[in-house]
Amino acid sequence: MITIKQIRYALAVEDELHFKRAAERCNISQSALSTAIAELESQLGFNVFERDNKKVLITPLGERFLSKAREVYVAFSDLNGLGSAVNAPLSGPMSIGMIPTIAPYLLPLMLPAVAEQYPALDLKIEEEQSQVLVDKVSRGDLDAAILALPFDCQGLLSFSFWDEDFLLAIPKGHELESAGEIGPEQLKLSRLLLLKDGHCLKDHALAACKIAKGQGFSMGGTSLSTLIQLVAGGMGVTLIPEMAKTQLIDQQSGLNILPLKEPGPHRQIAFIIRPNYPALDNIERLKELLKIVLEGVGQH
Amino acid sequence: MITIKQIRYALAVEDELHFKRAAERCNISQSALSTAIAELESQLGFNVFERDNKKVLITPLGERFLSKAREVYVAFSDLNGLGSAVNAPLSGPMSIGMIPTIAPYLLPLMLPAVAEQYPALDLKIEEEQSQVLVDKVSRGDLDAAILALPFDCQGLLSFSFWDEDFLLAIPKGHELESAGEIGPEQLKLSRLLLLKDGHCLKDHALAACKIAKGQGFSMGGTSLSTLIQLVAGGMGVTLIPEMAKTQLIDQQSGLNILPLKEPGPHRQIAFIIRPNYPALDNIERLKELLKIVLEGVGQH
DNA sequence: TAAAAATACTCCATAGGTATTTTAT
DNA sequence: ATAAAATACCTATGGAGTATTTTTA
Repeated sequence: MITIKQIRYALAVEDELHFKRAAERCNISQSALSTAIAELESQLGFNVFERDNKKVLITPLGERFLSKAREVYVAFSDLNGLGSAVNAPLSGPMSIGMIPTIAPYLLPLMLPAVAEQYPALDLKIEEEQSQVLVDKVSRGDLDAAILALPFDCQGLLSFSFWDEDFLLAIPKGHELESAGEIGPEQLKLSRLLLLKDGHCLKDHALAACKIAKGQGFSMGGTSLSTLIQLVAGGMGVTLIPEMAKTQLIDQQSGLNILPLKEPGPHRQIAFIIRPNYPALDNIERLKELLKIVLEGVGQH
Repeated sequence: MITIKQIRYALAVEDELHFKRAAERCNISQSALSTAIAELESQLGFNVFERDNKKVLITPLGERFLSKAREVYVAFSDLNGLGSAVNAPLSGPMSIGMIPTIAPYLLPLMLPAVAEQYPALDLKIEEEQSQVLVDKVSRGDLDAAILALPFDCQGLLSFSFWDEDFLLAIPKGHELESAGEIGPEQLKLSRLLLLKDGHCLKDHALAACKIAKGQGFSMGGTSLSTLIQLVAGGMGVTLIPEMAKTQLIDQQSGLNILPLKEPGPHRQIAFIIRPNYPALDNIERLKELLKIVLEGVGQH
């Protein structure tokens, strides 16, 4: 019979591909880890790792074992969380991921409100692109994440809690200033600047403008802040989410922010969590809190 | 940190609702079980069971915990099976469920072939209705089951490996004998005898005859053997699966078995397993074996 | 020869057993 | 009074540490 401990150790070795570092991460000695892995392998009847003094590789069977094992381990850990979740709601450590086109605009609204209402909650925020967030939540590296739908969340649950428009950012004096209602047609004819591949905002903007992927509109901006500087410098126009409006205007005065023709482009802001995440209640409350702070500033 | 052992013990208590019996099932003393459960509850911070000297109840929170815990435990056990599965394919214990309208007809074909080809395989067969089989496979009480589709298998995987027609069984001298091609219309006008509720054969037959559920055609037979006696006794007609034909004719000579108008009613015979079941390979081989023995007798 | 994993050995934490007590019907 | 769970106490297994050896690039 293998044990959860052995699984935890094996997963650490998989992550580190190095026994000493894996042992440190597990807070045990290298020797204890070695024997534990050896014992695991003898119980399984096959080698999970192929190792010599220089490298650690994962065997094909090991791969199969580890992927199942990780699922089991994450589900087991969530089960463990159930106790603390019901006993001390909205307290203790909680790690939340956010995409780069949400984090800088949502955090200044969210963090003070959380600090005030849930002082016992020890939030850890990570900024990553949507796909990374989905993986990290699945792996149990994050408790939850906030991203923009539509996005393929695989087996995860998503709860969308906010719907926001995209606005058009153009340099002052740009011809579109006096164009009246601006729709996809006008955007197609403008030089539309977008974030690099991997940022969902790019995909959402393209979809909104009814432009097929891969038409080469991307200018490789890696943040909205940068993008807005390019716009102000007259290199083109871009779409920004509503929540970014005030911050970006403050940052750069050479801009005009215009609404788009209804029904304009939208995105849904949503939480994603594992189906077994124990502290669902925490997510519910955070959702409510976020709705309130967003309503407080938005024009909804 | 709770442990898998604690989970195993808690699940035993849930099943038995009795500490002494649960302890026996786990091969430990009552005292060891009591302390383990107490420790588990203290780690969770809430009581899973409410107990006095006469009864053991499950608390609402306990219910929540146990249902997640069972999922984790089953997945964990399957992970354990991975070792033996890859090292010794088609050997060791394996429990398979079958529905009552398959078991008596498939077993005489299957068991000799399995005994010959896979002598190391220690098969344990259980006969239950489809829904029970789905539950037992999900709970890990069974490795796999063989039933007839369509049926809602919830989260389980199904692999259908055989497609068979239903045949019409009528008493000798019945008016349908000379009716030529027999379709749903004729069946609707006959006195159609069916198995009790819960037998999927009933649902499949009704669907095949395009008769809505709950139209009261059921006569409450609990086995095809019984049903066939009723038919022979002139109480009506019934549909039987092809694989039952020879056995039922041998058993009762006062019958006529007729084909139905094409495209007549069908059912798919399928294996169901948990998504994480480790010995998928075993299932594949059994599927192949079953296809061969069924082809050997059928008119396919 | 040097970096990393495996081994030898010792120790202690804890899971489990036996015997007994408590509890509630 | 009795059946069942909780508790007290003891034992032994095995997980983990330190120190050392083996391995091979």
